[in-house]
Amino acid sequence: MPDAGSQHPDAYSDTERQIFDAALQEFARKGRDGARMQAIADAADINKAMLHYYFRSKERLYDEVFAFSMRRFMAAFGESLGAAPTFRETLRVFIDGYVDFIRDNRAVMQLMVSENLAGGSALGRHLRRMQEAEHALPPRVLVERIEAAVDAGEIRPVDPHHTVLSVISTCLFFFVTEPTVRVIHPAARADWSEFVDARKEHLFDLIYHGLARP
Amino acid sequence: MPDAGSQHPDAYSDTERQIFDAALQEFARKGRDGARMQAIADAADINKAMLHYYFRSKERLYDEVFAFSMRRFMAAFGESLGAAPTFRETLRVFIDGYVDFIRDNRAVMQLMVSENLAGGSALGRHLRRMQEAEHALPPRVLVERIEAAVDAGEIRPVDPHHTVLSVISTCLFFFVTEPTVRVIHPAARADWSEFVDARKEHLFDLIYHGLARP
DNA sequence: GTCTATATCTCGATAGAC
DNA sequence: GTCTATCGAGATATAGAC
Repeated sequence: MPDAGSQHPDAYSDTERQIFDAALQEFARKGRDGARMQAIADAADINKAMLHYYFRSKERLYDEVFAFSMRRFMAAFGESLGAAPTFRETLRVFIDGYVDFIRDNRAVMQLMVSENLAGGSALGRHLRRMQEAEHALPPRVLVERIEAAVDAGEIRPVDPHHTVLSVISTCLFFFVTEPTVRVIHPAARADWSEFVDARKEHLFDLIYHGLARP
Repeated sequence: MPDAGSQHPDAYSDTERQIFDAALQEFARKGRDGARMQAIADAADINKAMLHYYFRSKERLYDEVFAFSMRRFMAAFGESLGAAPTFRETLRVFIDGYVDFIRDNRAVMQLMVSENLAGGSALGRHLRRMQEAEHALPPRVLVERIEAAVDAGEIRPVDPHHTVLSVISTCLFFFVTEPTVRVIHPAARADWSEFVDARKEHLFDLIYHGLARP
């Protein structure tokens, strides 16, 4: 049984879930300090007093939202990795799954980015705790798949750590800068969801050819 | 001669420059609303009254910092594109120049990202104004180089817009998430600047192979 | 659990002496 | 131009009736 300080929102009441969702959006957009409790209360359709009744303080609310979002974000990484026979298939499945997760949970990723902009002190604490508990972070699994593919001669000899970082970059960055992409890219403005699907195809094509043996 | 509302910080006094630099760092880290005038004053080594003496209000200060940063950010894109004879060289020079610019101006990029997280209303306004004034944004130039390389048969037939977005993603994202990268990636923690150089090599290798004809 | 009213504090901004 | 002191708005947080 998890301790009280790190419960999954599944254990929340309806009201708590409403607050949590509203807080996630607000913190993701405005950051830890820029977020306003009034804005969260409005979005959750309750008043400010109720916020404090359920979550005591802004700091506790942020900690709760951040800790859960971080676990979700890391878990999604592992969940996007299926058990495909070839590396080609592994890459395909990972890009599809990971991009889909971000499309459905954009605020979670925004919150991670926001923490990085602010210096990542809370982030570093959580990451190190996860490293100690599990001896490695989820990206490690993709690193190992790449190493295996290199050893098997399926792809060129590339640095697996740099490669994983590049895959993550291309899967996430266009969500981070969605407002800019919408202005610059006509197709994105016309139909975002269709654009995301097209992007999955492009990313797989670009990265697979980037790794494949000539 | 530029109008008074959009001057380059080169026209600033020493004090104004100190304030500008401090404000850029603070806005980049905490965002428009999360930033604190007191923190900016402290970093600029002056008191709050002087801030308002020079920049009237937080809003005006932000507008000044944002408008200048955006122009710089866009200009860097064009400046990173040399006049190399082959696409291979073009890509090499661009990645080097663009990554170097971000390494030296991380806060500028952070501010752009921060605006995107917040919804990008100021960003959209500026982008559209630039589009109207020059009929196209700087990324357009790289798009054209890719189109030309495709037509010349130098690279595979790829979507140039998606490709440019992927190049930008890989060049910027690891700076955005620098605190995370430093925790996860041992080489980055040991020597960041060396890591950045290694990353330039990796990116060129990955993307060039991703585009090259088999 | 929910709401109104209010306490307390922080922040942006200004007044006014120098 | 620079600084101290302070105002007033707006933010977090709480008290207390229901």
